[in-house]
Amino acid sequence: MRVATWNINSLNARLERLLAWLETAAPDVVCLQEIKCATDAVPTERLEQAGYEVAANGDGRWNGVAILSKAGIDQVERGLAGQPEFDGRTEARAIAATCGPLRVWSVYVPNGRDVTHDHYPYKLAWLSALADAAAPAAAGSEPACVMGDFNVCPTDEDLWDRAEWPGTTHVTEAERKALAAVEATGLSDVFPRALKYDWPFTFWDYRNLDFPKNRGMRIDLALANAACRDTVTDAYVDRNERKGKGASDHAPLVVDLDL
DNA sequence: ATGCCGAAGTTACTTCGA
Repeated sequence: MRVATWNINSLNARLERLLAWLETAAPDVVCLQEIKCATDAVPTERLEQAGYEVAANGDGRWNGVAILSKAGIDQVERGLAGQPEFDGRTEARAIAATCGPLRVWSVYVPNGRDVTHDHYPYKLAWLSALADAAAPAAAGSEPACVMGDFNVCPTDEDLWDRAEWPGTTHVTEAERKALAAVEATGLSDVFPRALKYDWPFTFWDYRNLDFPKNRGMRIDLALANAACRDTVTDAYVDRNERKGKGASDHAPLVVDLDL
């Protein structure tokens, strides 16, 4: 089966592009982030016409995650047990479902904004809650995969300028440790092929010609438990989807599994 | 060529993203 994760940066603004990509890439399961609409504003009918069942956890203007599946969607769970709040609200940043043989999470980890901002400790707490929530499935014998926009560059190689960004998020030791703690539950980073250049970035800012200049980051990840990792036959970042007018600022990460 | 930011809520400007 083919699974994918894509920060779509508005599901409704990207719908035609998404439908075209579903047709050509033909994934069985797609984890979406930043759908930027309420659950009842998800274009469910169009997605169902394309052959997918849909489970969404929407928030309105920001955030929002969803799972599309041709392999069934059962045991849907919205949010994380013990998920921290921000500004007194539990944001729509996680959804899990069982899609045929695979337990899958679609997660949108908080940005952090700035190391001095309240959003930064929120990000670290959120990753800690994710580790706790995913731990049982991660350690289990059934295939499981936590996919999404982690908003952390696992290493300096995952950032285009390969330089220190003093005081900026995404590259701090604390964030990397929090990500490592998620992986320590029994999950491994499925490292994808790049379709061009030497590193599989998944995000390029809209500004400053970052995409043409390949100033990217690798922050969208697929973390697979052992039972899932053993079935991986290929993985790549579909950077072609970052091209052209009306692209998301993220490209899809595609993982093929012998499941 | 991949091209100088884009989406959404609200209504001309603000917030957010990483």
